[in-house]
Amino acid sequence: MKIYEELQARGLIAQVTDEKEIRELVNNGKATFYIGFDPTADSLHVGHFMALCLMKRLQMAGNKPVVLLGGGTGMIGDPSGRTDMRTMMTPEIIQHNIECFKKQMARFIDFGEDKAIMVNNADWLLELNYIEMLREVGVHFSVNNMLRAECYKQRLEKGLSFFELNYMIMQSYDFYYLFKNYGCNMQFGGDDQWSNMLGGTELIRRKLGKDAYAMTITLLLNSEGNKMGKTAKGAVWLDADKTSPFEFYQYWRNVNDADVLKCIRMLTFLPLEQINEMDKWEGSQLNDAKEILAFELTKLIHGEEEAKNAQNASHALFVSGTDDSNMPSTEIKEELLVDGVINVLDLMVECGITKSKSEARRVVQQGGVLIDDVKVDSIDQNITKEQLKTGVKIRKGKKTYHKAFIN
RNA sequence: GGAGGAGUUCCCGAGUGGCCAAAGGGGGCAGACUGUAAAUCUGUUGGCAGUGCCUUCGGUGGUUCGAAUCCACCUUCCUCCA
Repeated sequence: MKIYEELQARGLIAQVTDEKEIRELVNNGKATFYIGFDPTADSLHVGHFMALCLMKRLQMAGNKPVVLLGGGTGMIGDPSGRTDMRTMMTPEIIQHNIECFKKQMARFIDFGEDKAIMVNNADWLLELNYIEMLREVGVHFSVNNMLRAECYKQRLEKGLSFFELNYMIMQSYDFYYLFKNYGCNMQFGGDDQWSNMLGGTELIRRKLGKDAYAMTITLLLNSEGNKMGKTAKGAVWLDADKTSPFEFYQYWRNVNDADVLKCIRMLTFLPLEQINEMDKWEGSQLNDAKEILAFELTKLIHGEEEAKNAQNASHALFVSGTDDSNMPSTEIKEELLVDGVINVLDLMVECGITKSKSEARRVVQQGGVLIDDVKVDSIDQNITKEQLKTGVKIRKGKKTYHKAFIN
């Protein structure tokens, strides 16, 4: 099975401009393709990860990836599929985010000798001359067409500024620029990028009379139709400081039954034969599939050792309930103790398990807090210094564990 | 530039002088049931204390014994006209 067929089998391909040509180029390692990453935060997240995986797969098949960092487009912000305008970022933040992206990407993509290129569109976008740009590029865009794009639909109801409308033109210009200067003949991206990408192929055709191709990656949606990789607290980050390997592991460990196999197929590098076997699993057996998913992904992002740690911690907590070596922990300062003790509620707030004492009180009253596996039945309960010296295991609900200790 | 409408708690959204820490829904959290899943049911969802206080309805002032609610100015957004 060749790479294009494999991508298809994994369900990664959403839309393509010319299937025959793309298959031909990709399968024979003749593609130089780019994917753009706008520096919207100081860490990559799961959505980026999919794109990076795709890059890696294609790179392994002999194609040449171009990573495009959006130092210029980030100054605008892509309005596609959004209900509100993004907050404008200062150039300093953009630069900082780019640096963070670079570090994380180097883990996945081999940038060695002519194997991959990294560019920043700030290098050409920032020095564009407005009038020249309008005359050279602007003439080729029909506002009527742009507004018809599906991705602007929501924005046409709530308002879309001229500023943001230009994003599509910038992205199209990027493709044109890379085509001309780097021989980049293909662009990949999330499915929400489809219109922007078509803008690029169209521009290349009009200006140079040549064909370039675009392909989008299926958005990773759960069975309810929501984007995956988001929690109530925000995105699931790849940066260990923003989402710890344990949290990352747990996120995937807890995906819906209906979504496990899809995730394994789309996100992991496990061979398809093995995945097809797992497809037959049902009921509680899916729990094993979830473990595999969680382990494989944690391994890809944080390395094998961290993945093992996360898995051990998870087993310890949910299966045997003994080992607490990888539990998040907080050191309690001795000044916080009054008469050698600290109140449970204060302790929980101190550890960040709850946001306020009121919240802590509620959870305790609802019977959701255990200290060293013993249910706390009074909000007046105190923890002694002696207990803290050996370390206290606090459990809130089923999934939040925390260790508090004193030195 | 002109005319109208809107801004409420994490989100959506009710509330047009006291009964408002503010309906309802979503989401979150906890409990039951389970497989660390889903669905379902129950409780809870500003803060600090414990039956009272403090802060909150875009912002700043004002009217009033009392303001999310009335008035003035400012601000942001939306719709229509140019």
